[in-house]
Amino acid sequence: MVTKALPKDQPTRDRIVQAADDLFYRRGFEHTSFADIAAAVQISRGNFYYHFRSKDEILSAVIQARLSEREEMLARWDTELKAPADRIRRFIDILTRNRALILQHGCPVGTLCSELAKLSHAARPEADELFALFRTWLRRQFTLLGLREKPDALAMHVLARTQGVATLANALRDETFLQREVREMHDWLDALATCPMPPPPRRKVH
Amino acid sequence: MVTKALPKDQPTRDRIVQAADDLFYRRGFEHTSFADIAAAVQISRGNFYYHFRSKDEILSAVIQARLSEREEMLARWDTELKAPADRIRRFIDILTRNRALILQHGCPVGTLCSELAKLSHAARPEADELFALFRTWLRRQFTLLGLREKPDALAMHVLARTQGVATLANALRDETFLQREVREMHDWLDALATCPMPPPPRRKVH
DNA sequence: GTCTATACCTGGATAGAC
DNA sequence: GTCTATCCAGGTATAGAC
Repeated sequence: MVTKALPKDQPTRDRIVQAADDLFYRRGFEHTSFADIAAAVQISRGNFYYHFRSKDEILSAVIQARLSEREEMLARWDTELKAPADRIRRFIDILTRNRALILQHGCPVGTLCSELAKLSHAARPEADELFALFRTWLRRQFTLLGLREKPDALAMHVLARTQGVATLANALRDETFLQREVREMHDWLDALATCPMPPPPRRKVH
Repeated sequence: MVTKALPKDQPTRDRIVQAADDLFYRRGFEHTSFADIAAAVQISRGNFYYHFRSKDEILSAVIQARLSEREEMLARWDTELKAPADRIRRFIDILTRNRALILQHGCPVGTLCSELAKLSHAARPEADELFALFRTWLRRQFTLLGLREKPDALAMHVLARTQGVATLANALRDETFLQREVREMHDWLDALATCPMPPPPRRKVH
């Protein structure tokens, strides 16, 4: 979710993964060719196969890199922020912090998962772990908040709303909308955290 | 959003558009080749170019077809359902009605717009009209509901939530989640329609 | 209107020199 | 570790017969 530099004094393998990560995000996996990555890393196309056996192997490495990057981020938040409500707020604020990229390219997690689903790609389950990672972390925060009855539903709700905002903000390139929705999610969370009771009466199913 | 048959007694051009529509949805635009469409329509690859000058032209035709199909659907709802709240409910229920397809392939509108954004494809603005169509229609319903202050924000909110649910339900193939979120959107709408007042106090920005 | 044949290109992947 | 040269599959698009 962060724009990266490409320091030349890094192992070539890592530079390939970084460049691929960035290009897969901006142009999509399938639409990115070896020629594109090679140009970004400034190596020859043939050189790839010293580091990876196939394009799919690069994809795998990219997903793993994204996973560990997100894990570190969440761990950092856990130490920096003590109140679970603050941590959830920080999660929601990803939308604001990365709004420039999101407006241009959408959510890196959501768009990758959608693309791999259409491609029926073998790495799909790996990519879905990115969602699972956030889901588990959010669930823990809601549990800590005292909402023990349905922390998972709340986690999924937050994931879905942020996904929707990212998709729509990207399609319509509407930053105002993005900011407004972030505010509303904050309000929603405030109401939830202030009064840790199960929200308004649920209609019966049918 | 509806699975279509491929009646042989239809003009070939229309059959191409239908088959392409379906394949673009299930596999994505870029990942679908002429060979795939040709197999579905049972014509030869060369024959395409009698009906369309390029793949992009097929895409354009597919988007136009989707646009008019959705327009008709909304017009139908307008005559069938008199209460604007019922119309909005029907919109939300697209998720339930098409859940099988959505779980497998996501939202046809959202996934197409995301893909075209990554491809920097010329047809992107055309595809975005699909969102604009729903947005305008929803805005009108919210206005009719008596929520004249921010009908557009509400329309966008509904669009975003349905998008998010579709994306996440697709990634995690979670039908229970989809159904639960639909129920919560119904509850949300009920609260809104019952008390047509601007919702709870908004926090100040900063 | 539909077909076959084919041109042309791009993209992933391999071989082997340095 | 990196390069050049090359192969091959698959994709879009064209030409021209039927």
